[in-house]
Amino acid sequence: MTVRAIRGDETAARVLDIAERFVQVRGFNGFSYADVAAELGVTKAALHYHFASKGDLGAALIDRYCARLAARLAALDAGCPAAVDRLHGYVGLYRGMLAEGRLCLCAMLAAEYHTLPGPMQAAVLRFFGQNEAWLESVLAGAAAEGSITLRGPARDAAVALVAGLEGAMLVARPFGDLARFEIAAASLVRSLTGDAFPGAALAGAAPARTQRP
Amino acid sequence: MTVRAIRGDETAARVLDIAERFVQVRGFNGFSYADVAAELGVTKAALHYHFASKGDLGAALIDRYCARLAARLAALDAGCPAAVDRLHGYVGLYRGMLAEGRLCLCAMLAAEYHTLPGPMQAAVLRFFGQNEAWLESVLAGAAAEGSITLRGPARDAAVALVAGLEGAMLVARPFGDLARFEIAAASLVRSLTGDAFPGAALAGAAPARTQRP
DNA sequence: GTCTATAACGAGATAGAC
DNA sequence: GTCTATCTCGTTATAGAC
Repeated sequence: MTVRAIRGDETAARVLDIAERFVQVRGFNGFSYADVAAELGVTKAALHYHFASKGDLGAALIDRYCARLAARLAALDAGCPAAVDRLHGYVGLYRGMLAEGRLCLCAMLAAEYHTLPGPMQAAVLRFFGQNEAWLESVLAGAAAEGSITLRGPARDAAVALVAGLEGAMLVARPFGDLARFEIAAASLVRSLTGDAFPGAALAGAAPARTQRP
Repeated sequence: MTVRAIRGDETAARVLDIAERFVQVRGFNGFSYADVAAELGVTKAALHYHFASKGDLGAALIDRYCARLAARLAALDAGCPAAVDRLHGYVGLYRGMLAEGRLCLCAMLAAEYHTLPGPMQAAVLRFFGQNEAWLESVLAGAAAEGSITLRGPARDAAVALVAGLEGAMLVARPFGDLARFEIAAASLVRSLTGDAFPGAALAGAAPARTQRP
């Protein structure tokens, strides 16, 4: 459980890249050091140099994942003047992962939560808190600008949206069907914006919004 | 991979009970025959008699889970005259599992999907189809009786609801906080019924509906 | 920083006695 | 139907050479 990692090391970063994909696709209990070593072309022992235990590797995985999320949320803050566009950009983050056949790292770890070492469990909870805190302020901002309608506390809407998006990925992925995600995500966003269903003949045309992963 | 199980066997049923809880709490890759054998007080070899391989055990687990679901949905059909009450009853099925610290069996297996043997994968997909088909007709019925408003196809609303509820359980469980589930579930149902947020001072008082696990 | 070698253990699964 | 005994393999992890 020694922490020898996280430093200006390029090999460690490649280990994290590979392990991250394994966790998002197969789960933390669904891959081994041998899998990572084979793909990286090194031995298992070499991996143990960078991450003494699998728990250390997992914790580093979550830390990096949270840091990357923070950067992406900051990019949305900087690039989207309207709060509602930040909201759509946020949905796009999830869509992009699913398009690669990946679950959200922490959604996977949430499923396996009770088998994880303590430090990983704590980090998973922090991840969701980080998401909800950011979303809460975005939703409050969107409500203030009049682009969405909140029927309760912004925090509650944030909690519901995170849960809904994670669930949409979870269920859509086995079907290999991105459209399933879109249906659920559109429904979630629509419950805030009140937009008509895309293509439905119920209300006026909704403004087409661009959104990329 | 021989199928020697599923018969009027009481031991097999106890094996399934124990294994089911392990899967819902720790995941299919998070427990072993040894775990089940220890809790049942038998040897691993005895388990292999009832379920030749772990994949056989897993497939039997899903089959029984789907059968039990069908019975519960039928009970809702029989016990709830109003479609909207069947909807609330359905939400209660999820709440009850989470209250026991369990994830939906097939939500867990959806996360681990890419590590599962083929027969289990197919069974997982059937489970979600079964849920969505039942919900679709309930939602269509509720729309017809005027207790909910659909902004698109009933099938889409069903897909979104299943995904949302599974996600609500997934995220709420690590926090050990049933209230997190309630927040997300209430938001999902509210997006159909249009009810005001409970206790919010935004619209007229919403009718208090009783809902039990 | 990466290697070989191996320890120490647990996994899923099988054979054959009772 | 359940047992003992065993097999084989994969797992995490460590020791020590290079």
